[in-house]
Amino acid sequence: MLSFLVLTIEFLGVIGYNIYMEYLKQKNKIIIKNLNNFNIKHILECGQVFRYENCGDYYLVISDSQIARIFSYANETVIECTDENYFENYFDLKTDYSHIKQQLSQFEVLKNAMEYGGGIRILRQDKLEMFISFIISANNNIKRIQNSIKKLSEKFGTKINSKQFGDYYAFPTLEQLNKITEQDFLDAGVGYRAVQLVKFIKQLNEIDLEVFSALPTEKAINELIKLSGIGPKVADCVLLFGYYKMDVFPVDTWIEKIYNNYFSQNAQISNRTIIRKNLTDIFTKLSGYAQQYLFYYERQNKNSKKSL
DNA sequence: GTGCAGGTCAGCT
DNA sequence: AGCTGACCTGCA
Repeated sequence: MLSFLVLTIEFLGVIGYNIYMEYLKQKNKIIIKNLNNFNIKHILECGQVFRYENCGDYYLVISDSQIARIFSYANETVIECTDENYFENYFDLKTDYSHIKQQLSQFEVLKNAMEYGGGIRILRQDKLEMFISFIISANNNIKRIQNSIKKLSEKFGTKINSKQFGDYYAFPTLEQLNKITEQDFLDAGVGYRAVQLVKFIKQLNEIDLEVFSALPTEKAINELIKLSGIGPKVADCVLLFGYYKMDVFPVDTWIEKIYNNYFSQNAQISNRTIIRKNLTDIFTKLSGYAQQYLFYYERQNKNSKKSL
C-alpha cells in the first residue's frame, strides 16, 4: 500500500518521497515532514561538521561548493539550497534511522543519549574537506577550528555568486590547497598544524582518495596514519564522516571521559587504543552512530556527572 | 596569569 | 610496542 503510494508519486514526477523519512524534494528545496529522526541542531552540533552557522531564524550550512539554509518549524523542517540532490545525499535522507535506533536500543547505556539527541544523522561530507578539517581539529577547540576553516575557504576557495544566497566561498579544491603556504596556514590560525597540512597536501598528490573506500576499515586506518597530521583519532573521523564507515569509534577527550564514567568497571583507562577496541567490540557495525549520540549528549551536558 | 581544547609526533625505555 | 612531554593559539 505504502510502496504503491511511493511509486505513484514518483511516477507523477511531482515530488521525491521516501518511506522512511517522509520528505518532499522540490527544486532548490527539501521539506522534511517527519521530524522523528531529523533535528538540525542535533545534526550540526554533534561534532561532525564545522562549516555551519546559527543565524537565529535558520542554520546556514556550506559543504564543498554548495550552500543551504535550514528553517525549523513545529511540524516540518525546510531546507532551501543550491542543489536539492546534493543535500538529499548530504543529510543521508535515504537511510532509515528508526531502524538504526531500534537496533541500538538494546544498549541501556545509550538510552538517555539517544533520547536527548534523537534527531542526529551522520552527514555524508566531502572527503578532502574532512581530511583538512580534522587535521586542524587536533588538540584544538571548536570555535578556533571553525574560524580557521572559514578563513581558508574565503581566502583560497572559489567565490560563488548565487542569486538566492549571495556570495559565498567553496572549500578549496586540491589544486587550490596546493598553493597554500605554511605562512598562509599560520595566518589562518592553525598554529603548529600548518607544517602537517602542507606535508599532507603534498602527500595527497601521490594518492587517489578513493582507494580508502574499498579497503577494510583496519587496513584503511593503517594506511591513513602514515600520512602527515593523521593519527588514529583523525583517521576514524575521516572514515566516519568522509567515507561513511560506521564500524569506527573516534576516541577523543570526551569519549575517554565517557568511557571511564559509564563503561569502565575498573580504574581509569587513558590508553585510547584499548578504549576504542572495547567500544567497537560492543557496538560493532553501529559504532559510528553510538559515538555521535554519546558525544553530543556528553558535550551538551558537560557539567553533569554520571547522568547516562 | 594559568589551563584547556574532538591529538600527533618524536624520543624514550 | 607502549609511554611521555612538547606543541600554536585564542578564550574562559
